[in-house]
Amino acid sequence: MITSHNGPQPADFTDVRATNLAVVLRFVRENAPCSRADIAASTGLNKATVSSLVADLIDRRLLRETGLTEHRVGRPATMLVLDGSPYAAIGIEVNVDYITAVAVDLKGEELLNWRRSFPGGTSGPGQAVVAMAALARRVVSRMTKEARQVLGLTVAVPGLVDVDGIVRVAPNLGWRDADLAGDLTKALRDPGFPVLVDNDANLAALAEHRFGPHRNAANLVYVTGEVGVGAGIVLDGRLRRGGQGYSGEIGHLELDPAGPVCRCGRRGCLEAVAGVGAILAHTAPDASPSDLELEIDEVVRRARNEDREVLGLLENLGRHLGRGMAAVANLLNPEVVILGGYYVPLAPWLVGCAEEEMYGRVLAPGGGGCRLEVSTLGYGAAALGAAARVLDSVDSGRLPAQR
Amino acid sequence: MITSHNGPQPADFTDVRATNLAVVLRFVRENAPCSRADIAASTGLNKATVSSLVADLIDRRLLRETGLTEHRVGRPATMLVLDGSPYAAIGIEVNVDYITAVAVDLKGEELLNWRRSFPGGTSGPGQAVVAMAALARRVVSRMTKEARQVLGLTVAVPGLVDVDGIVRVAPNLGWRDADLAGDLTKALRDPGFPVLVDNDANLAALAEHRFGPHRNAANLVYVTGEVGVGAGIVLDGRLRRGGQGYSGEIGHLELDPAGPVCRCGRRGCLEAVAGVGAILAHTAPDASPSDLELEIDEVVRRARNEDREVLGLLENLGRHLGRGMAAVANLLNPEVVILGGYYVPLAPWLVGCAEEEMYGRVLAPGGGGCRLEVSTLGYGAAALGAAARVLDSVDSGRLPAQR
DNA sequence: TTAGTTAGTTCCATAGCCAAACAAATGCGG
DNA sequence: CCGCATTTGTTTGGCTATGGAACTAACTAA
Repeated sequence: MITSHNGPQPADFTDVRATNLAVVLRFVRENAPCSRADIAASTGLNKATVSSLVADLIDRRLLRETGLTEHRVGRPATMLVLDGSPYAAIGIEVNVDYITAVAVDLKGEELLNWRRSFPGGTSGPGQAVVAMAALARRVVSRMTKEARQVLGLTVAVPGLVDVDGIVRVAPNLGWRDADLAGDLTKALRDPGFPVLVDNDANLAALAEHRFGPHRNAANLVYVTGEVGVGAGIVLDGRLRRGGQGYSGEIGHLELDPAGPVCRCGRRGCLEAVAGVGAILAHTAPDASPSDLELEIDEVVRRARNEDREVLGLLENLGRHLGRGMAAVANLLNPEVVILGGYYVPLAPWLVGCAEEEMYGRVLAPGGGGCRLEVSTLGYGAAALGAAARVLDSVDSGRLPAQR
Repeated sequence: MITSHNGPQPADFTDVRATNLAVVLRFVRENAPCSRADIAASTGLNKATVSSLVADLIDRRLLRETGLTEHRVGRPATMLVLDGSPYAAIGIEVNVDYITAVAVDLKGEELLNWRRSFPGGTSGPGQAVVAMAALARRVVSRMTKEARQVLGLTVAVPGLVDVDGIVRVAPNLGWRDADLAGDLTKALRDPGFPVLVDNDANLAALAEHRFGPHRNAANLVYVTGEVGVGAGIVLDGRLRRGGQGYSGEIGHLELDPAGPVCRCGRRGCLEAVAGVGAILAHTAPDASPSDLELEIDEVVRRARNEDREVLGLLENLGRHLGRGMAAVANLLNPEVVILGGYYVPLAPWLVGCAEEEMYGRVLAPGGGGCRLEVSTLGYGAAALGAAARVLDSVDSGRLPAQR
């Protein structure tokens, strides 16, 4: 059945066309190279219809014909692949001390990945907007030079972003109520493509859903392991943002009213007992936020050397994390919970005990089929997801205009 | 945009038609009585299209023309209303000691509501199936006598029900791995309508989403307050069941590792500190499950008389409940969390402190717009939701065949 | 060379939407 | 009482896009 996913909106032929174009596009992405006949056979669309759809997609340069198959009985098939070359999607991740920009083509191939250090945390998003606009302009001009059309730009922000793209609170950046999308659009002066803003965990979840090894899971939760802990929730194949866009705020899930004090003032929050800060508070109490990566490296080194203290801390963290993930698994029953951020390098010492705690607490038989996995996308997951969000709108049928 | 909600399924004209029929049907339900012109103006569909759709729906006896409007400039409009009369949807709720069956028409008007006490908890679902089949047959024959076609039957079960409708675990009933839907279909011998099974909290959430005062909220969570505590989750307008159908298992959310022992063996589960059992353990430690309602009445009486002990217990329960709901609100950011079951009579003494705790813990500004409300649908919410589930499939375009 | 097989296109019928013209039924102003 | 404006709902024609069937294309195998 076809269902408009938000409310009852009437459908007409353009919707049918858009849906079917999206079906073909997705099929080719997931099964390239493939022939028109393959598409028809697998999707159930008529051969004639597929031909028409493919012609349309080739016209828009979203697909490309490659060689023929040979050495088979029957007429050789002309194979189709995604044509990455004429388009690009841009994702930008803002953080306390740096900005990352990535550009990907339709396949998700990374075209560039630029990081720029950035003295943030000063006074509202003004400087960040200037810096992002400058970086974005350079990315756009590079893409233009490569004869690519930019389909859109999305910014990943570590904080609460509402459904309209307003950054309500970004504690680490010190922002409140910032209309980042609007400001950035203005700074780019009629960029000719949509500029969106979303939460970093949401976008990382999107990246996993699109590019990760669990991309066929319709239900997954991505958990960021930074100083703060947040989650992005994909259910039934789509990001679920909640009523106002604030879903996934898992960091202050209260695990233990007698636990250590959290920066939010309460005790025993997930963030306080299972955020990476819980370890660094012991191993490097005076580290500045910008040294985080180095400090984590140090923790990994000590864990490798079987440093008792660090191993104990990690096990403790893993157990708390597992308890938090049990709450997620019980409430949402996703196929997989993916640990990201600094949990990735620490995973060898975390996942075992976290899983143990989690499975011990999940009520559903067999843990509800929920696995605990480690992200393979690395630190750039949010930026990649930001770009993926642009591709998502293409995927759902909003194709770029014909050439 | 049209989006197939699970995976990329191709669309054709029948899908457009089904979508638009559903749009008109929903519009009339929510705006009856209304004219064809109203529908066209509000939905954006063409007048001609609306006429055709309405004719189709009248043919299928889902709509009916009532009188004309008068005393207005212009041609009087023929008003349309849902034609409840020729159809019925049946919902059945199984519980430890009784079975409830309700039948509703398309409008959700209750046609009958039968409760039958039932000595459950014996040995698997065999007896229950016999009892349900007997009850269902009586309901069906009554509906047939009223010249109604039964569109479907859904059973609400307090337990884990997987996506295929298999009851995996129903602790209070003592069932495991029961193919209730299959058994009941067999017992009814080719009933001519679909028989489905789902979790009671899920179905109650559906009832709230369709009939409750917050029916326009696209994101809501329903929490059952029985001995066990479970949740049904509606996000972006649809029930979200998770990967295997086990979402909403909130009862063993661990609120306090030092709390009282839960029947699951761990400590401080939501169910143990905020289930109604947490009160009855003090006020009526020897009560049998079947006396639950009476015992709760007694608690209400004592609370009304400002019994110190009971008021203290209720406040304590409310605070714990608020902490649990904070977790839900932070993770999902619904517009509303609806308390059901025995929380309803206890609400006057619970909601205040629960809200206080919840809002103190929700990170999003303004609590993310998440309110804590009390169900108005009463104990029959699950059965009503079971019937609503049948109506949902009509709503999403699977209309009954033409007469 | 011929038969068999698979790929993709062309042609036509059909479904169902929209726009516009039209018919129907009313109130209102002169 | 009569035209006129107003609103409703139907009819007609045009358009888009799907599906089915026939057809062309290009290859392998014997």
